[in-house]
This record gives sequence, C-alpha cells and structure tokens, in this order.
Amino acid sequence: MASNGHESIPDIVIGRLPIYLRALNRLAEEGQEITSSHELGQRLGISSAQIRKDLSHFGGFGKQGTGYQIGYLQEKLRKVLNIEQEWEVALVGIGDLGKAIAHYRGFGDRGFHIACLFDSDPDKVGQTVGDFTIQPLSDLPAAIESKNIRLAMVAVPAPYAQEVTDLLVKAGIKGILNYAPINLSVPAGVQVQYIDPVVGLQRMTFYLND
Amino acid sequence: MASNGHESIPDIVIGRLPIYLRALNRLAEEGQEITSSHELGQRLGISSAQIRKDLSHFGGFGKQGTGYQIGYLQEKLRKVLNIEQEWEVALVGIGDLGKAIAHYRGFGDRGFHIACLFDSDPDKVGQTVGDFTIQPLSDLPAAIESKNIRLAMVAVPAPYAQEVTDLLVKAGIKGILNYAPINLSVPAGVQVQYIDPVVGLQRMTFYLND
DNA sequence: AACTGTGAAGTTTTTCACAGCC
DNA sequence: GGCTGTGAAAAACTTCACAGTT
Repeated sequence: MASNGHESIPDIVIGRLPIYLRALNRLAEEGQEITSSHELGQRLGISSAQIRKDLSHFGGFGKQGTGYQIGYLQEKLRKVLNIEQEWEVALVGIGDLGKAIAHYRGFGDRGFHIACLFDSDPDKVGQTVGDFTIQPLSDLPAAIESKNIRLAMVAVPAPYAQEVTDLLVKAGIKGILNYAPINLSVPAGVQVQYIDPVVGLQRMTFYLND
Repeated sequence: MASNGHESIPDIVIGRLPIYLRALNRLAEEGQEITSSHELGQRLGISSAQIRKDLSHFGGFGKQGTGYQIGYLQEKLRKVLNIEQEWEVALVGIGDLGKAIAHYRGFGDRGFHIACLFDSDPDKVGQTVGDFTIQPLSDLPAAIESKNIRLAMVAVPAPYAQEVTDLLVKAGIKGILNYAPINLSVPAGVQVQYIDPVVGLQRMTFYLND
C-alpha cells in the first residue's frame, strides 16, 4: 500500500491484525490470560497456521508449548499498529450518521479520539455535539494544522465527499475513513478506507438462493 | 464462502462486484453510457485485466472494440448479486447508531429496505423511527417468520451481540451485518459481514510513521 | 484503433508438516 | 503432549499478452 519502511509485510496481513487485537480484547475481558493460535483461529474462522505466520512477521510473541500471553500480545500488536498513543481524528459531516459517530464510545478504547467536528451547514455551525462545537469548513485547514491531525472521517453525502476529501488532503490529512458510498481519489501517500454497509449486504445476497 | 451452486467463483471476486456496481451507478449519474475496463480500473485503483477477468466469470458483458454498456452491466451485476428484487432487512438495536441506520437513505436505492426495528429497552418499544414502530425482542421470531426476512443488521452493544445473533439465527436469518466490534459465531449456512470503523483506522495508522 | 475475453505465466497467500522448545 | 515459528509445497489470485471482434 504505502511505502514507508514496511515494504516486506503484506497489506493483507496488516488488515488482519486489528481483527486479532479485537479478539484479544474480548478474551481479556473474559478474564483469560493465555491463548493459542488454535483458539484464536477457532473464534475467528481463520487457520491457526495463518495466525502464527502473520504474527511471525513481527517477531516471536508466543511461547512454544504454552501459547500467547494475551496482555503481552495486545501490547505488541498495539505497538505494531502504531496505536500506543492516541490518534486525534477530525469528523466532517454532522448529519444523523456524523452525530452517531460523534457519540460512539468505541473509538476511545481503541486508540482514537474525535478532536473536531465540521459541517458546511451554517445552521449546524456553533451547535455542540458531545464535547465539541461544530465548526465551519472554512476553519478546517487551520484547525487541522494547529492540532496536527493526520486522520479524518468523512460522513457527508456522496456528492460532496470528493471535494471535502480534496480539502482534507490539502490540509495535510494522511488517512481518510470514508462513509460515503463513492470511491475517492487521493494522491499517493494518502490512504483511504471505506465503510459501506450496502457492500456487505450485497456480498451476502449473492449467496442467498432466491 | 457458503456452498450453494456458486462453487467455482472466488469469494474475493464477489466482494469486488458491489464496488464495480457502485462505480457504475456513479458513472450513470454523471450521464455516461459506455465505459471500459480501463476507465473503471483507473477510478477504482484496480487493474483493467482484473476487472475483465472478474466479469468474465459470469459471461461476456462487454463488446470488443467498444467497452461496456453501463446500463446493461448494472443490470447484469444486479442479477448476479441477486438484488434485482428488494430485500427486506431487520434492524436490531435502536440506539444512536441504529437510529442513524434507520434514517439512512442509501439502502433503498441499492436493493435493501429496512422492514422492522427491534430493541430490548422497554422505554424504546412503541416509539416510531421513520415509518416503523420499535418492537420488543420477544416479537422478533414471529415478525421475521411472517415477513420472511432473511437479512438482519445488528447494532446493539458488543456484550449483547452474540445473544441477539443466536436469536436471529434461530428465527431463520441467513445473513447478518454486524456493527458491534466483536466476532460472532454462527452455524454453517449463515453469513456474517462486519462493519467496524476502528479496524479501518487501525489499518491506516500502521502506515503512518510516528 | 480500441477494446474484450482468456489461456498461460507470474506472484502472492495459505496451508502443510515438522524441528525445536516448554 | 502441546504449542510456536518456519521453510517448503500447494493453492489462490493477479497480471501478461494476444487472438478475436467491432
């Protein structure tokens, strides 16, 4: 995907690490302290060999004969994924979806903090959602630069998503989580991830006969 | 993935079809009538050969020398994905997220219709959201059976997601779109797709140095 | 001239299977 | 006995490159 010293590690492996971490969080909550590639694989529907191979890219995190210390592995994966310190995230588009995102408590636990909110609607600007006040898009460049924010979520209607993206990129954003059902074009060095529930649904209906 | 007469088509191909369809919708909106694997690939960051190969699994949709008729290809992809007729979907969990999902207009255009809402909170039961009244979980089995619903979205807090899933599966649901940040276990023949924004963010931070 | 559809080649990803360790 | 880490083998996936069509 991007090129910054991680050349040799397949992106597909990186994509699985957050899944492993999520499962480990769960196991830890259940009070378990040790797990194995087999147990993890069983829970995730992934082969144990694949889990061992994936983890082996980053060093030996387990103990032969024993398995993996959950707390230790969580810590190591957080380090690999670069979420040891919390990341600040900008959110653009404070409609129903944006509000739900702003209220969602699941980000904080897992390395992310929504740091500022933007909307183009003058009626919304100045309103507060959670701890923050909605700012106009004209404040975006300055706010992102002054807080040194590198990640953003886009929750505007599809027709505006590309222009918002261009604005974010110009402001220095390096990663965009896009909720609009549209493919974004970004320059090299900027990453995009997509959240489109309909894609998930359509993928399932293929297998439903009738 | 599942086994029902589609044995030979790789799941990874199925996963790309909704992306192609989304891009075609966009092109159609822009008023374009014909496209090529090259143009589509350029927009999506996918090689033209891959697009042609993917589509070739289902027959020849294009014309040599010309490209693909957009309307025709949309129609064919909708047929392949089994979204020619609209699917009814149940939504469980009507918190902030569930409400945002219920209000989201992007489902209808693309083959899905939210047909009933459920929540376990007695204070929410009876409230209306959009066109529907929130029903208690005890109504779920009967409602799903009588309306012959096969798909559901789960938007409850993580600790309840597995039990809700079990209830849905028992009621005959065959595909679940899970918004809770937890891996669900389901019997063979039931599919699950995950929506977890944090996974997308964590995947990006890996590549951000610092 | 431009583009599709497709075998064949090339590359990546997954699984196997086992040595080494607890 | 049970488990990891890992080369080697197998499988899956992507790209190449071109014959065939408009």
